[in-house]
Amino acid sequence: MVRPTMEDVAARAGVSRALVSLVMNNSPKVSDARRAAVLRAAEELGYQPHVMARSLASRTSTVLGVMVNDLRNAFFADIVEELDTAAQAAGFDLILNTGGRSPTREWNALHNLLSFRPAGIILLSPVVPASAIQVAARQCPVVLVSRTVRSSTVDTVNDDGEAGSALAVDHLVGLGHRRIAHLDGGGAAGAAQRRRGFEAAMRRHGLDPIVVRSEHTDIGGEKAVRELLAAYSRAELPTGLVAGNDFNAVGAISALEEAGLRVPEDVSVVGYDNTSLAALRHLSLTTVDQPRKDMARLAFEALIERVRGERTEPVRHLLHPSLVVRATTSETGGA
Amino acid sequence: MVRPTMEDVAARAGVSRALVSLVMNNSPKVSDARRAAVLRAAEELGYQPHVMARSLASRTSTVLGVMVNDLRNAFFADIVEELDTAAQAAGFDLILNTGGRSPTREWNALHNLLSFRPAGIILLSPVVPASAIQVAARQCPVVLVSRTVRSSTVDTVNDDGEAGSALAVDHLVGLGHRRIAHLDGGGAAGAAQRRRGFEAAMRRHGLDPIVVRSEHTDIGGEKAVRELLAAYSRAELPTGLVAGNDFNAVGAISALEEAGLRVPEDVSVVGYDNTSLAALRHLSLTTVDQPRKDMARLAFEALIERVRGERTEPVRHLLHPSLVVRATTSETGGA
DNA sequence: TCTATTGATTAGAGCGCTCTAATCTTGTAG
DNA sequence: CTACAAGATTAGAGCGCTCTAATCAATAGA
Repeated sequence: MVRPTMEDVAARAGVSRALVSLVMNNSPKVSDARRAAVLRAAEELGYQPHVMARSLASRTSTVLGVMVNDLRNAFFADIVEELDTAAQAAGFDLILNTGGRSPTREWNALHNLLSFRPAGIILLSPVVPASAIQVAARQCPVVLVSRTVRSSTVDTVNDDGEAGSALAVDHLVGLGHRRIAHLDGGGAAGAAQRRRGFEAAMRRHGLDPIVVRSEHTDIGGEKAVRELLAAYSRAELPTGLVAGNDFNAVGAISALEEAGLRVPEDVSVVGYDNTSLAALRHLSLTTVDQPRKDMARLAFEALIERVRGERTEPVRHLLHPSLVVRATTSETGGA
Repeated sequence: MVRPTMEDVAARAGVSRALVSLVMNNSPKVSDARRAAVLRAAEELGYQPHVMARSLASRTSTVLGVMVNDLRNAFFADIVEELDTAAQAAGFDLILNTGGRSPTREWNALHNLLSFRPAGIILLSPVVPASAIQVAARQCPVVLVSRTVRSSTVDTVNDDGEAGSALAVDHLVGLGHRRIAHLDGGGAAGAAQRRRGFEAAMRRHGLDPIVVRSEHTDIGGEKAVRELLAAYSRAELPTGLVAGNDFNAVGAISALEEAGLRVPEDVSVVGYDNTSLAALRHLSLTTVDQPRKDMARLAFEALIERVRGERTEPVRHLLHPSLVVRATTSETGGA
């Protein structure tokens, strides 16, 4: 388990350590003969530069810290995959962490990332207080995804939740729906914007926004629908539902079907996030798509710009979501 | 962005760098007075040890490399989350990678991990050839999850796919089913064992195993069922389906319902993996559960044992899956 | 022939830390 | 008052690399 060092390669190639270093970094000022000799020696010994030693000596880092709110959430998993692709292409390595959705654990996780003196950090929907983010931002560039913060040293990438909800409302209104309810995501990331967008869009159409408190889970969706069923007569029941996210929508659909209501014939349902779940033919859920790939790419680019010192002004990316129409929405009174 | 070093702390506390080092490592041989002084100085400066420098100097590493086949797959996301929890508790940091399911890219990714001189590496369902794994294993302990390899220096953690399929078959047979088909996962990880287990279990019951070639996707499940519908008369159609995984099962259910068949009244369906999908009330899929948490924990433990040099013999964990009975299976001829 | 000049190579200090061995303090026994 | 543990502290080398400045070789110009 003992690996060769640069010194070993130098000895075998009959050159100095410095020359090996130059070769390893593709310096142009090395003669072809020496370069070949060094490369061969390295090959024979199975030598590979030690990233940490390199980082220490060069006072630069190729490490990017990533803290994920919850990897189990496919949304974040997608983003991380995308980040990894971008990082590999640019020669960076990801070190990954989760904070278990607890501020305290996230704070520790953030500290761990920081202790690597990473080139930069990306936080995916963090729950730590803004002050903690500030602390991190003083040590290296920080980019936030699905979370905003007022700080001139931190870049943010978010989808426009208000616009997303508006998309859903417009779609339903366009199909003739007038009584539309929103299943609010409570304290979940982005839930507040989605609700605001819903209410604003409804008013814009001269309609009365109905909001039911829920959660971003399928169980939450079921409960919310049961409440609606209890609160409204069949004739007055909302014919359109804008769920907080896809899971929530699935729960809502279950409860509706359980109550003998058909989707979309009796009630249309729109989800949010366009998770792989929504795409399943079995569900075929109409939903709002957050451009995850773009979000990841923009977050990465913003970070790299800061890392390279190409920019000091903060950027606030607000991406436009789009509606993916599938089979859970139709005109009022049936398809 | 310039962070204080141990030297700065030492100067401020009026002690030597070595003493600061001792304090940072909780050495018992430091007087309380000095310890307090150092801690205060560190606090005031916002000092945090530099992990890479520490790693280099101590010739030990707290880095664990993790290469994931596909983070988008909830199964791996769950495992990574679990690994992260275990790692944090044990004072290790995860550096994460993906190979995009391409042997070449995986090989590069593996190299990147190796260049950190990690304490150990965990590969989740890698597609690189065994020889590449051998190369890695010569440099640090390696644990494989959802992949086997014949090597005395590599530990493996797998679920017993044969037993899992047998569980599904036994369940269906117990419900009175005689005509049971398996939707084979093709080249996907673990698919071969699942098929073998299915065939063996069927023969054990004196039944004829029907195997349809499919994929671990919902589209694959739909196609496979359509083939079955085309190949068998309604009266001879299998009444039980053992799908390759949950997605596959969902696709199968869609196709069945599309054809006017009810699940489970007409056909019972069993999935595999117990993803969050299966648990959705809307689907309520009977499925085989791989003990992901245990798998992650065992993989981590195996790795740490090797890292600590507590064991040199290889371990081959083969975990027992369990059946989660939900609503997609019932007695033949309807519930 | 001697000196620039350019390009190739190397010596050596230093990145931030750990760790061994040496040194400095005390307290205690003789 | 000396001797000596035992505990507390520090000097200094070194981890594997980078990078600046110095050295060396070879060619060109005067």
